[in-house]
Amino acid sequence: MVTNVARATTARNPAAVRARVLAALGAIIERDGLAGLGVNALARAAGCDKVLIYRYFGDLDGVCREFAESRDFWWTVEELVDGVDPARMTRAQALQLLMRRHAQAIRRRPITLAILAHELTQRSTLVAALEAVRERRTLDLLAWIDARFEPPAAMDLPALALLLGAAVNYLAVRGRGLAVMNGVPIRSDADWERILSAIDALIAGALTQQ
Amino acid sequence: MVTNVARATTARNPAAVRARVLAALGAIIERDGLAGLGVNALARAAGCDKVLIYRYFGDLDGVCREFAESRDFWWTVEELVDGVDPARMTRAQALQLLMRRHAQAIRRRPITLAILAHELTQRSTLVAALEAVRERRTLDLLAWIDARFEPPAAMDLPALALLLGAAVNYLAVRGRGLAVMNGVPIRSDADWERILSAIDALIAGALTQQ
DNA sequence: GACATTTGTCACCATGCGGTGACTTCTACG
DNA sequence: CGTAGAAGTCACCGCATGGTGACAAATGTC
Repeated sequence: MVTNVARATTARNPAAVRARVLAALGAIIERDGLAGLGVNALARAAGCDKVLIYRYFGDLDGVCREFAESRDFWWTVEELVDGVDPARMTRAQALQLLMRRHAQAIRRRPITLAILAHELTQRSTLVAALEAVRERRTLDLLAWIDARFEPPAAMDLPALALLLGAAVNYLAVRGRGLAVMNGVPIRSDADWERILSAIDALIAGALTQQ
Repeated sequence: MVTNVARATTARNPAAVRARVLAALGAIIERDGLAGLGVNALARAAGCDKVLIYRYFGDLDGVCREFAESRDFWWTVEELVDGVDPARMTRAQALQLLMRRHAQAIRRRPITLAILAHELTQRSTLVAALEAVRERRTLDLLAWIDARFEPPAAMDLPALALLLGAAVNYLAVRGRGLAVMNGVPIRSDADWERILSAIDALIAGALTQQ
């Protein structure tokens, strides 16, 4: 009975394998998106046999569930409202700052952008996870604002937040693959300064008029 | 030499096969999007053998190219500006009407919505075709406005159009699979009336202030 | 009517996928 | 030690895909 010479000392370490699988999942999503994700590709990227994925996570969905719990796909209310002072800012100023922070927060999360793009096409575990946390945090944020800034403006505030949030999401996702849209550049930070200035003007116009 | 009894009279008609393939492509995109599109599924939906697709169109891409030429994925400037009268409308009123028509035009084109969703994820022949016609028409429209409405406002007009267009695209695509976003319903025509009213307010605020 | 061309059908190939069983090797515990 | 069970490896299955070759039947042309 000969021992297999070619077999390297296989650094037997289940925790490390689990960690490598989760890390590989993030890398694949960041590089290729959620479209072509599969067990074979994941195992290949993690440098382990796919049977280990089934043993440790049960399923590709299990990997995604655990991955979702280990990452923060969305901003928290505290993260966003840090330094927002109702005593020294108007409602419009607060909204402008929050919108800037929202854009910053999602633009620097490539995996979140990939999931945002994917959720327009198909449903999945990661999409559901992102949707849940986003909807909850957004409503929390709106409640935070309502509790601190007194007069409900004439403007339909939820609709305003929806529109601007939708625009920011769309442009952030789109900026990954397209540099110019409607003749306006949308990729670099300088491009975004122009976009955010336009948002500032929109907010100011909407909340001061009437 | 026996004749094949099971062989039905195979209504030999290449033009009809071509037409059925193109129609089936539209049906598949409308139902399942662009993600899982393939030659096998297309041939199955068209009720013909896939070898005919290769013979008549050379390629799946060939089908897409011909499909793109046979449909109008985007509004035309004439379609959008019909009845817009610079003598009797302010710039803000014109923009509000155009925005409404834009939303209406893309919301009633399910294939356009599917391509819009897909272009955030991957590039393809149909995505490129849509991008080309959209970018051209949008710039034409902006030029049309600039030529007819005199004073350039203080507002960054291209950025305004970009933001509102992005928001409408995003919400139109999203409304297919999600009924409520940020607590605001986004699916029915009544829901959209609320959204469009908010857009009206944004445009009015942005163009009348200062 | 004879023949070449086109139309349609069926068979096949290589490849990749998700998923599972069987086996060897290592480690922890008695 | 010795042994049970976990960790890791390899081979395989069924299935679907994109793509092609071979052949039968219908059609147009001389």
